[in-house]
Amino acid sequence: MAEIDKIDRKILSILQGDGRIANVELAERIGLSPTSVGERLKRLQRDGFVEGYGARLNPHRLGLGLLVFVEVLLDKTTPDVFERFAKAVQTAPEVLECHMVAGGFDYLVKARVANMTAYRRFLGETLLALPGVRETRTYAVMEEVKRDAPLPVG
Amino acid sequence: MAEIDKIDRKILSILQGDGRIANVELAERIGLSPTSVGERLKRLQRDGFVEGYGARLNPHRLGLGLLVFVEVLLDKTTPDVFERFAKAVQTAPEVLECHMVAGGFDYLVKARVANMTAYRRFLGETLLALPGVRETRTYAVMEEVKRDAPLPVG
DNA sequence: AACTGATCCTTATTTTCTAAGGCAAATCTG
DNA sequence: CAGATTTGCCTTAGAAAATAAGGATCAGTT
Repeated sequence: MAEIDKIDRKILSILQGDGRIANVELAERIGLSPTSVGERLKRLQRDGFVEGYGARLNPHRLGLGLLVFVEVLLDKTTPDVFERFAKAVQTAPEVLECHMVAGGFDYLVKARVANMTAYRRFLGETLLALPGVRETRTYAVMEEVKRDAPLPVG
Repeated sequence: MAEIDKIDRKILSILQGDGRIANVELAERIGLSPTSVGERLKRLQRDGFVEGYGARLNPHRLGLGLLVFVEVLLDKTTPDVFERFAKAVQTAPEVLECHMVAGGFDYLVKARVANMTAYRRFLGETLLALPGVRETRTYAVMEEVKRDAPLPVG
């Protein structure tokens, strides 16, 4: 059920780079018939290797020019801080990722906003408004050296 | 050329969530004919709003169970450190993202590896092997609270 | 008032997907 | 070890979707 061979990996790799490739062309590149590739892909989806497909949008083109990372420290004396913080983060559209980390702080938040003005608003009205947030450290991204690389499949 | 109306945003939003939706169904959801939606989409791609499509793979299913963030400080006395670091990062498959940030350190690296053993190897053989790397701070992710949320388009 | 460009439509052709059925090799089982 | 089952692949045919062509309408412009 969780077996995955070299052909499967190749399918995943190609699909990760071009999620809209026609099954016919994918089959050509793999060296199998379209039907076989289709069956493999169906299995890969059923078994949870492929979670979905999405268009990759250009954030700058959409007016989201500023990428920031925020380290968040919570006040552990407040009850339910973690649950409440996690829930609030889900509903904030600016937050693209949020991870609980081991180390000097509690959460690492990745967010995209239009500019510094928008960020100040987001920080004040969303992040700092949450109860239990003790401290935040903001790191504004000056240059995106590597962005959303594909997972190493092969 | 860079105009984008409400319909365009809806197209982008739907496509971001389901990049493989049939144009026919997309058109139904939008309320236009398939041809019109196709033309809009073509324009959105030509103008750089859509950069591509990709399958969303499950990293855990692929044996990449550990997500880490690494803060990297460079030794600015070494020449070309920034260029060399940036280039090395591109070729490392473990590195999913790398950003130059303003603040207490120089680069923030997001990487996925199988486990702590693999991470130690990556840290020693890839990151610390680079000339000019003065200090690194590793933050292992314990829980992924929010993962790869769609960009706020609407 | 005529032109231009943008946006949308319908229609017809080509391409792709999908489901059905079959073959052969590998694997399981008594 | 022989028979049965499963697995993975194939071809084929009908259904669905993408694409290209041609035309109508409307807003802004000369």
